Amino acid sequence: MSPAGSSRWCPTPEQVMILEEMYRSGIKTPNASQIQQITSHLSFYGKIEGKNVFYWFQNHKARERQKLRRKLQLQQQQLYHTYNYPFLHYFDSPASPASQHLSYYNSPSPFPQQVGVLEDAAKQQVMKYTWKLDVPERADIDYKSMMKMYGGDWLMMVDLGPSLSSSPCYFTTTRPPLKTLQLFPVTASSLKEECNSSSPKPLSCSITANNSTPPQVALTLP
Amino acid sequence: MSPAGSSRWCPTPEQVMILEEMYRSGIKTPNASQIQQITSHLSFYGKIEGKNVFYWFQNHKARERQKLRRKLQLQQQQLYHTYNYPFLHYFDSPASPASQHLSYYNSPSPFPQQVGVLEDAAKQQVMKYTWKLDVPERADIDYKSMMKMYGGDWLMMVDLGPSLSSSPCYFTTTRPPLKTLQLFPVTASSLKEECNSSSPKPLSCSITANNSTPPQVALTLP
DNA sequence: GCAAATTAATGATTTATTCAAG
DNA sequence: CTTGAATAAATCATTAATTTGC
Repeated sequence: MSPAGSSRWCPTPEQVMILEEMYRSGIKTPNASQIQQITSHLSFYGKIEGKNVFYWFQNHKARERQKLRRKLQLQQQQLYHTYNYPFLHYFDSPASPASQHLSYYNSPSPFPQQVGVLEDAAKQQVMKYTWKLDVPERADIDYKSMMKMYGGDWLMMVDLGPSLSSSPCYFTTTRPPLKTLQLFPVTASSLKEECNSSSPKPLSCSITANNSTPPQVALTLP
Repeated sequence: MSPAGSSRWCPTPEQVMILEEMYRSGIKTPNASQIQQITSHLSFYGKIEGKNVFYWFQNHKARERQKLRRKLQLQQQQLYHTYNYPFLHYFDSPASPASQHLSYYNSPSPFPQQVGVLEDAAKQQVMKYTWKLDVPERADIDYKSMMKMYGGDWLMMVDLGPSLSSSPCYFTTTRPPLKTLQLFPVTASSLKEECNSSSPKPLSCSITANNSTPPQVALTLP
């Protein structure tokens, strides 16, 4: 399905270039604001969404760490060999191991040795979670939300459509009453059936409660 | 900050009881719909939000697995000992190790041995990510969104306010134009400053580009 | 040259680990 | 010490490079 819709993001060279430059310049775990801005900017060079940027930084950071680890392992190995066989591996050992941690990519940065200075900066205070909504009439629609409690209410970001042009973002603290969910009481089996379509022994879990007594949870076989 | 707003959810005994019962009854990784319904139901017994339910199931599943692993390790250890010292550990070995995987909690379920049957159900297809938005006038507001591409548009769930009463949920595919974000061009330093407030060497990253030439990324020290 | 077959990169999920509040 | 919340590591899965045989 190459035309008109791939299953995963395929970054353009420009996008990769800019992302790498930003990473090198110190942005390791961008917050939502940064992601949003980066996304709108990169959308100029091709189809891109916020999650792509988010994932890119996640993966890039992780894989830089990985490379670093492997490099250090290798060095230790070499150290071992050098120690045990001092006349071997004399010319092909890395020149300045400690100072070239992050100079992997080929773009000639004006600050080749400054990279990684901000590595262990204060950790981002982001919290993430997800869920999947099955609207009764429309199965298998899932949503990912990004919210924060703010002054007692949930705020939420709207990012409609993959930003092909420079994408505007909207916020709201009001509720456009478009659709309501089916509410309780709901049995555990009706909840469960979305989870396991081929459950060997379907149970029915009914929960009855009122304000004064502890809730009664009853499991029954239909 | 105990009165009028704790920093983390404190589940009531009823809530825990119901959650455990649901877990036992087969709900291991509820989707958004289930989470929403569970949340609205449990909000009857106290303050609770969707993310609490989400996290609870995540942690509970992980820690059950952990317990299981440790138990199995222990058993193997015991097997080893039994094999090497056959007369020790004779009476205190577990009665029926294979059949009581998940009967840890103390609530007397009518189906004590049926638990865990649905353990390796089809994996949820949820995708999660987060970002944090800093609205210019109001620092440190972060949002968590839950979205999915659906027919070319992002759908999004709105969950306003911790559901103290049975909470209605709203969906929208339209854009209420309430607030716009600051857009590009943005320097990397302005992006970065939210990330590291005490960066030792602030860089300025300016990106210039047009449609025909490759983008120019320039880092400069202010 | 050019596809089918393999391999390497890397985008996207899931699982495990760690942090920190109470 | 328990456990809610957050982060990092491991894993899966798809796409691009590349090799290979014709």
